[in-house]
Amino acid sequence: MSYISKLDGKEKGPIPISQEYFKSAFSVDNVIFGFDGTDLRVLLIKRAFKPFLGYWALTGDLVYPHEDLDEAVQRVLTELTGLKDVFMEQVKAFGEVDRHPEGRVITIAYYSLIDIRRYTPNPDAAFATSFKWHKVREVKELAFDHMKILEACFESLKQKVRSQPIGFELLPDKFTLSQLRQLYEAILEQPLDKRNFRKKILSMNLLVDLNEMQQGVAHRPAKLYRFDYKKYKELISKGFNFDL
Amino acid sequence: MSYISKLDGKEKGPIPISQEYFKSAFSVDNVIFGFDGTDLRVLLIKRAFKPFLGYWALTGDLVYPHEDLDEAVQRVLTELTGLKDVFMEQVKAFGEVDRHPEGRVITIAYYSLIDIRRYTPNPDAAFATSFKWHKVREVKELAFDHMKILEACFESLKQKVRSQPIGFELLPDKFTLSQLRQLYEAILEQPLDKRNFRKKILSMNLLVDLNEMQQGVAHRPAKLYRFDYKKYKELISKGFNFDL
DNA sequence: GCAAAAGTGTTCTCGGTACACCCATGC
DNA sequence: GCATGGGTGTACCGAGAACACTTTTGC
Repeated sequence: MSYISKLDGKEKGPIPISQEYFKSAFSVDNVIFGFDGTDLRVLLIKRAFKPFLGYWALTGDLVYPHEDLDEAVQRVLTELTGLKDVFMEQVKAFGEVDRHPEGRVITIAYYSLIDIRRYTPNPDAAFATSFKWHKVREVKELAFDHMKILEACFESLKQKVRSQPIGFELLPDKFTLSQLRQLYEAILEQPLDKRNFRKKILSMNLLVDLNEMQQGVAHRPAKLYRFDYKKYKELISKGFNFDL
Repeated sequence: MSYISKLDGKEKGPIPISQEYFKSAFSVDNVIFGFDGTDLRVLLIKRAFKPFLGYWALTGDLVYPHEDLDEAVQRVLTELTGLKDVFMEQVKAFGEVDRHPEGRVITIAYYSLIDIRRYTPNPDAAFATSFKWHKVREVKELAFDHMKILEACFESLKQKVRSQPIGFELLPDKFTLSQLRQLYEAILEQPLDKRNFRKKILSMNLLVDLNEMQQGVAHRPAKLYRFDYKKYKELISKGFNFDL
């Protein structure tokens, strides 16, 4: 319990906080998920520097001294994609002593959900040689312990998407029920019955029928819906639980 | 994305990691839960030092430079209670810039579950003037942002206890079904039907009937059970899901 | 007209919930 | 013998799962 005595040690005499405690740093890493209509994808950067030069890695950065954790994640994301006010969720801290070859760096892992069509890569980003949306299940090797982080975030997303209406963050504002179902199938990695899925999601009364149709598809066009966030907030305040 | 360029900046010339990044530290805080047979309780310490002198606080410490996060939590817990191999679960990082008045300290919050009867306070612990098991719902004001941490951990426990058999960590090895039900009622903060609870928990076939009886109670004595961890591991490998 | 995906109802099963009385013990 | 909590069974209801055919469009 030396934390307390060292940080607050005035009563016990001048015991300065050991310098050693500050040869360490903390970072955030963010798993950026997108959905291409068929597969769940993750945005990775190819590292332009050592260590792990040429490896694919998650986006992340050290946390600035006067910056909250969420702010740091948002900053990195905006720098990379230009997007603001993106959905993000903190998942877990990774703090193994040797996880970073150059020093003690504890990282706080987040994931973000973005509409893949809104993403435009930032040509000024100099820290990587390239970006790419990888299919989540095809990612094999990543820099640092990023593979572990990716797995933890994917698992967390799988859980969360059943009990919170966060999947919509991955879709355009207007979407069809088939797109929504395919999204859930991709995240949950299991097929879902078309009729049962429609029945269940519509019975929540959280989708607004926009009276618009899909255009230019070589089959019967589908109705377009949007998710009613306002109504969702009303319902949860009355004890409603989203559940799929 | 200066993290990468600064930490790995050799290609870009000698850009040392700014000293500022290391005027910060990380700690762990641990919400220690126990169950007294009726109420869920949390072990708090009364601070013997500034800041927040005299305030109740969670147990915690700075993380040593060559220590993993889980190790730090275990170390603090063992120092305080003498217990080893205690169940613990990481919940969330708290990193607001001003959460600690003396510097930038990011803390990783954990909770632990212990059998309250096995707890014996460590008389050598000098960092606090006293310890006490507080009823979770009666805790009002804590040092730092510990109230927020307690709430997040309690919420996390509530969720987790339904889908993982972790409640047993709070009970003695041998317990009655009523004790188990009262534990769930305390954590979930709702009454549970006696018959339905028994039916459901017994139908999982995870409790071993020890053919022993409660002793010395002024009513019909109850059967004693223990939880079969070995069988649980077998079942989950076959796709079983604990659910209460 | 053919390929491709949209849209639509019913049946069955199983798990959740509600509910009341007798039993064994200590004092 | 009385107070206290232990232990037991059934009936009802609603949600989830399984399942096949017609419709609308582009080419």
